[in-house]
Parts: sequence; structure tokens; C-alpha cells
Amino acid sequence: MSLPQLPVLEQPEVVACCSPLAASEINDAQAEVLARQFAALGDPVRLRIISLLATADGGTVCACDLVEPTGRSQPTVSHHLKVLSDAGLVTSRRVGRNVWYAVVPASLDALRTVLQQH
Amino acid sequence: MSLPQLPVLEQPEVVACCSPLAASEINDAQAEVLARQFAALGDPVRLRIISLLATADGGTVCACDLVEPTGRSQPTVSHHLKVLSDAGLVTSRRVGRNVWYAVVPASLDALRTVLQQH
DNA sequence: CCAATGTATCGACGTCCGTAGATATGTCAA
DNA sequence: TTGACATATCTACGGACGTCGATACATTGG
Repeated sequence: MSLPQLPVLEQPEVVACCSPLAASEINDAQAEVLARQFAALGDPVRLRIISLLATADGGTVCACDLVEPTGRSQPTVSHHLKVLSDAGLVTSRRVGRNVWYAVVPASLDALRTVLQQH
Repeated sequence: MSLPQLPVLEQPEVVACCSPLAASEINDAQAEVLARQFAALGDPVRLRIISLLATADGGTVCACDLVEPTGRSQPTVSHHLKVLSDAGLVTSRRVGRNVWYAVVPASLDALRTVLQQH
């Protein structure tokens, strides 16, 4: 199944968002974007996927290798990957018949900033 | 409406959870707890509430002062506060007829740790 | 006590979400 | 070109979620 890991170079169109929640009051548009990103993390299967991607050698995992460890069907895994991708938390790159996924470090960092206290 | 801010001293029973997702693969129980916390942040109204609490003088806000800025009914605000409280992200303290809410810094810090990269 | 105020709970409604089977699309090997 | 494999999309279903009006509960002042 698993081919040698390949780098994923694309960066997402969903830009990093917002200063810390504790720094200034958030407006509705910012809240909408952030809520979608946090909601994407608000599912145990998707957290497991993020964990699998982040701990993988090269930070990249073939979609086919996410079905077994999550214990979900292939369509369900594909759905979760789309949710994460739409939120800008992961990117994908097709290599042959496979699609390799990786986390977007900048997006996770942006969320960490949002949660920062003073 | 707003009385002078009072310190909120209680810490939640929902303990901080887990090492970074990038450090080790997460198990199902941990994923469940974390997912509930991230899901609690996955709503624009709740993000606004967190922001209002975190930016307030003394870090404490009366529940009555969350209705107008969120633009939601009093029962809806109360519902969102319960979601945040059940997730361990905020604490509450009744003072007279009012209930004062505050964020739990340790919980937000724990989530920041979970999102940390290497 | 009783009335007023602040908060939480209940009940209901419409919508969104997680899930998987069936199927379409894309890619490669022969 | 054909068949096999990998992934995404479609469809449907059950349950969870956000919302608010009505109402119960809690607290204080008179």
C-alpha cells in the first residue's frame, strides 16, 4: 500500500486568521472562519487523522492508509478529509492512483495563536 | 447591570488532556475528550463569548451581559455557556442573582499544547 | 410572604452532521 | 482498450445541534 513518502508543497487558500481571542473582541466574519476550523477538529475521527498525519514519517500519509486505523469506511474517511481540507487544516497531492495528505502547520499555529492568553 | 468584577477561583473537573497530536498517536478516549473541547469552540457564538470573557476587565463577565453582544436569546446564551462549561473551558460563580463566567486558562493552554508542532 | 429580577431547563422545530452502500471518476498495468 | 485499484461523489438515514418561547428555579428587596 504505502509508497515512499513525498513532500506536499501546496499551501492552502484558507489564510491564517485572527489575533488572540484574549487580545481583542472578534467580529462575526472572523468568528465564522475560526468556528469552521475548530469544528473541523471537533470530531474524534478527524483528530485521529490529524494525529496520524502529524506523526507520520515525512508528515505525509496516503488516504488508503487512513481507513484501517480510523475504523471507518472509505467514503467516510474521504468525507472527513474533505472537511479538514475545506477548513484549510490539511492539503492533498495526488501521486498516481493515490492521494497523499499532510497537515498545514501554519493553520494549526494560527489556531494556537488564537487560543493564546496574556 | 454589570457589578464590579469578582475573581472566579474554582478550577474545573475536566482535566487538561493529552500531549501534542504530532508527538504520539492519540487513543480513542483522548480523542473523545479533545473533540468535545474543540467542538465547543466550533461555534461562532461561543467563540464570541470566549472572546468577551477573555477581554473583560478581571476576566469575568455576568451572564446577563452576554445576551446583547451575541444577539441571541437568553436561553440560547445559557445553553452555549453550558456547552462551554461542560467542556471545561469556562467556570461560573453565582453572586447574588447573577452568575459570573470566566475562561479556564489551563484548558485553553492544554489545547494549544495539543496543536503544537515539532 | 410576595413581587421582581436573573438564570437554567423544557419542549419543539428546522438544519446540519456522521455514517455507509452504491456508483462515478481518475489512474495505471497489461 | 480493458480490467483492477484508489479516491471522490451521490443518496439516504438516524441522531445531534442551534435556536427560541414558555416555564421553572434561585435570589433579593420590600
